[in-house]
Amino acid sequence: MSLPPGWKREEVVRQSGLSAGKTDVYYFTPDGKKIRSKPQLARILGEAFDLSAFDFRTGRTVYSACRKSKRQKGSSYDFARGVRHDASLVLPIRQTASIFKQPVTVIKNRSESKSKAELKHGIQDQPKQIFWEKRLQGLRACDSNEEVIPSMELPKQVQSIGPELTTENVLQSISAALHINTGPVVGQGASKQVILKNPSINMDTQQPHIQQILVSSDDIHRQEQRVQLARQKLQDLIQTLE
Amino acid sequence: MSLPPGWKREEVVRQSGLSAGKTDVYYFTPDGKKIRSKPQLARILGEAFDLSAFDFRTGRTVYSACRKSKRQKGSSYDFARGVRHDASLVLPIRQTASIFKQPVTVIKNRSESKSKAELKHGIQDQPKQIFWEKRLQGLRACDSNEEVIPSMELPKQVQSIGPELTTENVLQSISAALHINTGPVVGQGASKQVILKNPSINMDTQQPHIQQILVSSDDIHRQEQRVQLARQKLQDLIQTLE
DNA sequence: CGGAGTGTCCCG
DNA sequence: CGGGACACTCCG
Repeated sequence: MSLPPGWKREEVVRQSGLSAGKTDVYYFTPDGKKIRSKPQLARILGEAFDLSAFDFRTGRTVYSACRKSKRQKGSSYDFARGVRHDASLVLPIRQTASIFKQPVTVIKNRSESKSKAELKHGIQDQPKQIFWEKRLQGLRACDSNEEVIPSMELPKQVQSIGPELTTENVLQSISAALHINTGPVVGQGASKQVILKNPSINMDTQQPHIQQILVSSDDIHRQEQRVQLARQKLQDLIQTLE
Repeated sequence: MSLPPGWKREEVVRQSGLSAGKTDVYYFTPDGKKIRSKPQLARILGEAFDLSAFDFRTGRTVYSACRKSKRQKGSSYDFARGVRHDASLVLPIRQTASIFKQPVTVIKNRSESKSKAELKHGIQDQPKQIFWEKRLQGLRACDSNEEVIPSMELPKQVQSIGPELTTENVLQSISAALHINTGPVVGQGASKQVILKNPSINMDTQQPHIQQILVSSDDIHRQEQRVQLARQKLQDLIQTLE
């Protein structure tokens, strides 16, 4: 168990009195400020951090194991429960017992050179669950009036790879890849059968859960024409308005 | 999350009163008895079960995340802490977040027939950690006078396979295998190099962490002679005593 | 380290 | 479901 860089955790055993033997836990921020309680920690970290799963005493986060709220006064906690995690802008991460980085077994199935290359460009500090999008199934984005914002449709060529992924899941997968990847986003190289047989090994976790699409020069042409058509319409419209 | 066969878990929401909205959790034993609290559960299961990591409310066990004792009166809990787990007669099990069976990815590396056969005879309800014996390193058995009971020595032919296993580790591994296995205990079939390269795949978890030993008819002969010699000595001794 | 405040547990 | 008996948290 390690803390974010610069932070320290101290455990002090009480030496005497009625509570002898009990321990007090303190944290120290990178600039040396002493933190004595969870509320204090929350005040310092600000709203952006969700500490509901963080156990101040042990220094670890536990997902969905200890329920315990201590939400100031307004007992509206039950209402917001389960939403808070999804509300954060972080991708869902593996649900094991440590907040911090954990070693993961690398299984080599392919030629050595390939797996090394993958490792090199692909280091993420938060390992994703393989089909993390499924955790978002059933949730819809709303605008401020609580109207559900309709989702997009995908061209038929875009074929998903994975266990019953919805259109939204595929979109989530693609947009996350576009957001995170430094390299090109091209979809899965391996065949659907191979991937579904053993996703944890054969899935390329850097790529969205779609089959690679062949883009022909015809496709590019059609798209160019569409763009030109749209521009033309816009121009016409602007002229009519002036 | 599922319960052991025959057990049921029920969650009842309080409908009215000051505590409206709170829930009560009940368990039902296979014979239908209703369990209303953790102490009651402990009384029914008896000493052999270590419930210290079991969260009655959620029905899950969490290892080393929630500390919480509620140990009747004698507050000697701090003293016993950390010992309790090792003291139970259960093999160390994987330290992930559920007491009950979890799906595990099966990686097929060998011919299909072999891995199927392995699965068939090898189903354990508690998956062992691969080198679970290492958790016992540094612990020695004592007699009631707190004298350390000396360990055995192993014949040189018995070669361990694993990361720096002590003689005790090897003995633990062998005796656990003899205790648990229904079939013959023969040691690891794969070569030491192959196993150490990727233990989680190549280790036979049904077998102790030793290389397979070839027992020649010479060995058997020698052993027979040793037994006869011992019997002879015993007979002689008894005759001298009479 | 004490102790008020607050939460949970367990059983009637 | 209420409520006494804890246990833990947080701050002086």
